[in-house]
Amino acid sequence: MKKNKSVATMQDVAKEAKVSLKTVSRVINKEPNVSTKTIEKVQNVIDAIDYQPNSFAQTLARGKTKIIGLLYDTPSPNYISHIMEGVLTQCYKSDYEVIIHPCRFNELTLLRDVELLIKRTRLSGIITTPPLSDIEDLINLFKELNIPRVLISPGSEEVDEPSVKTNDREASRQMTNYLISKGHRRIAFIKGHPSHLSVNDRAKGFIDSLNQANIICPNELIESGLNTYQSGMDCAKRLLSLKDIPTAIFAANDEMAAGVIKVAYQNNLKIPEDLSVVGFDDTPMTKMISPPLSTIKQPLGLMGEESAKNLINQLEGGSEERYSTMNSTLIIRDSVSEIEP
Amino acid sequence: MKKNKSVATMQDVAKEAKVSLKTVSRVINKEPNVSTKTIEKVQNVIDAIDYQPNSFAQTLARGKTKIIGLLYDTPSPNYISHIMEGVLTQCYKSDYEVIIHPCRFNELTLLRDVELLIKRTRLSGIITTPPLSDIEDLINLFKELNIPRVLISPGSEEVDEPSVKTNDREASRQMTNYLISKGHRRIAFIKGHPSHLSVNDRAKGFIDSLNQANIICPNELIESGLNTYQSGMDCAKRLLSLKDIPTAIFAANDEMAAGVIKVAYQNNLKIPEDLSVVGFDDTPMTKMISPPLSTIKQPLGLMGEESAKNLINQLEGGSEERYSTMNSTLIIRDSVSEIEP
DNA sequence: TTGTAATAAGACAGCGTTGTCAAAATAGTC
DNA sequence: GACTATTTTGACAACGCTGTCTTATTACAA
Repeated sequence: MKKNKSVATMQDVAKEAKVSLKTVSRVINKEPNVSTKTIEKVQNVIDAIDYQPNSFAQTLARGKTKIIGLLYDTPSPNYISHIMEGVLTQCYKSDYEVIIHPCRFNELTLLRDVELLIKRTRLSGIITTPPLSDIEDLINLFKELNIPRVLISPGSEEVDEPSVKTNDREASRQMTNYLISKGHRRIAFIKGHPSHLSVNDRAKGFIDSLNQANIICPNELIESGLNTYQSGMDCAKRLLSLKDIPTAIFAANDEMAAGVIKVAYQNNLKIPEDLSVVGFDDTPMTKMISPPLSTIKQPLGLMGEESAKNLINQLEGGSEERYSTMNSTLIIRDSVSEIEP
Repeated sequence: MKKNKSVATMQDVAKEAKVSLKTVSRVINKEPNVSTKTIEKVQNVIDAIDYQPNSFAQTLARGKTKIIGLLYDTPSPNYISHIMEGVLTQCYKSDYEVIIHPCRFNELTLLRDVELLIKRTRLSGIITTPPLSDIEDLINLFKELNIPRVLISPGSEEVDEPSVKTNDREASRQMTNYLISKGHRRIAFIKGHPSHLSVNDRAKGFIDSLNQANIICPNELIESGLNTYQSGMDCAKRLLSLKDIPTAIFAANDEMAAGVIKVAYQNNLKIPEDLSVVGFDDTPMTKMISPPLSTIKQPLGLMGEESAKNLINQLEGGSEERYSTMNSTLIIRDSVSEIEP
């Protein structure tokens, strides 16, 4: 029985265009040394029969894949879906596939799991999101396997790895400056989860600003949360039971800021009149809570695109800069009031 | 120059185990008719050299892929990331890859775009999320290409396609019953985006309940939104400027419910004392707004798993049921008050 | 034992591309 | 027009696996 083909193959194109397989291959891959006449002839046939190269055969023959892995570990849906969107957009343009892989930060099997993923799917490059970007063992695994990678928002200030960062420290500083400009002097900060290093950079900007303004921040005003709504509430309870409560609270993410607002209301404080609150991330809910929360927005989609661009550039032997920093911006809404200091 | 192999191949295993290529293949694919002794021998070698089959070679030889496409169109980050999580989990177990593909509902190129995706990547099956699950042309394309598929939450009640639905109508009915049981009689409903058919099923459950309780719902109490916060506000403004305002508002999603709450506060109404509000979806923000919103939760992760299970079952020639309905559940928080009717 | 059926293992030809190297066609030079 | 140099094209063997068909081995009965 003759084969019952459903999709066109290179054979079909070659036969139809009366050229060799290799020539079709050349046209498809835009290799040099093909006469324009031939290119046109072949391209016409390709268009006519709607031929699409079989990427599996290509991969097998080439000996390397065009697949990028995006590793993440339970970040907020908002975060991952925007990063993903950016990565997909860029990869689509450059004709790469993306494999999204959820990891479990704490699992002992993380390393083995990732190693298997890489071997099994023959990933040609990897993008990591926090907190994975800070796991040294993981980075070392990549090094051992010699696999190109881009880390999104690694925490450590001087990683020697290709990475895409945001100027969160600076943005934090600006936000704090803003609070100070509104007359606030007694400002509390709620730090994020200790293993989310990048979130902790945000505290540094806060300190920077206070130092610059010669404001001393007593230890009691620095709380440490876990990035969750509940932990924000817990921290707020402690802060609001101080004998001298702060006039403003800066939480390292929006969830915790929402927790602060909740507790403030429970304590019959009005926001922003009695207490100013700001967050970080510009999650969608910040617009919907009352009052709308002033916060800081990372360009998540662009960060995803940039990571993919960076990685593909590495893979294709380009020589562009391997480190990039993108700008987070202040989003001012209604959760801060002006007070006389 | 001899080849500079980095990963083990089936050759290596065969040579080491002193068996033929085919036998190794049999062991890997758990084919019958291999003696336990041989299996063990081969498996030991596989483990020893950490051999992983090359999926591209497999795919090429088999003539079909083990890849599932997940199509979506800008749903909420929360929705897509949970569905995705479920799909990934299931596919990982069954050794399938997933390609996530964002679509643009309105683009003229949607059909061509999807067709190219399918041809290019040789997808063996597809999962769609709303509102894509309702695009007839798209479904027809799948039929033409004869590609197995599962639709998540298609709107039409009797689709003849494999699908995973939720009993949203019933859940809506229960929620409305709940409002009635709390003494509410003048209840408004805000419908969702007209092209999101499944969201509109939610209105039906509302009507069911009212009918059952012999409550007549005047047209003025049925508003039509666009699933967004802003549209929720717009609808609420109209509802709250009626001469006889409702005592409760049921919005077809949480964003719109949040908009209602916002406007209620602007109108100096207390929630739930002066106005009860409920939503749908149990997005994370429902816990963080004030008051915490009563809502309905779909088992998104499970829906994702179920879709993948369903699709893989089709692909592997299983004979399980191709339609499944999963239970959405009421989440009661603090946004509804008891009133005397 | 011998013969037969069932079971286990192997040989080999694809799958649809690309890389290598050789051959053919064209252009350029004197 | 003869001879190179250059550009363009093609033949053919991989790539690493699976499907088909054959052969070898074992089990079982007479």
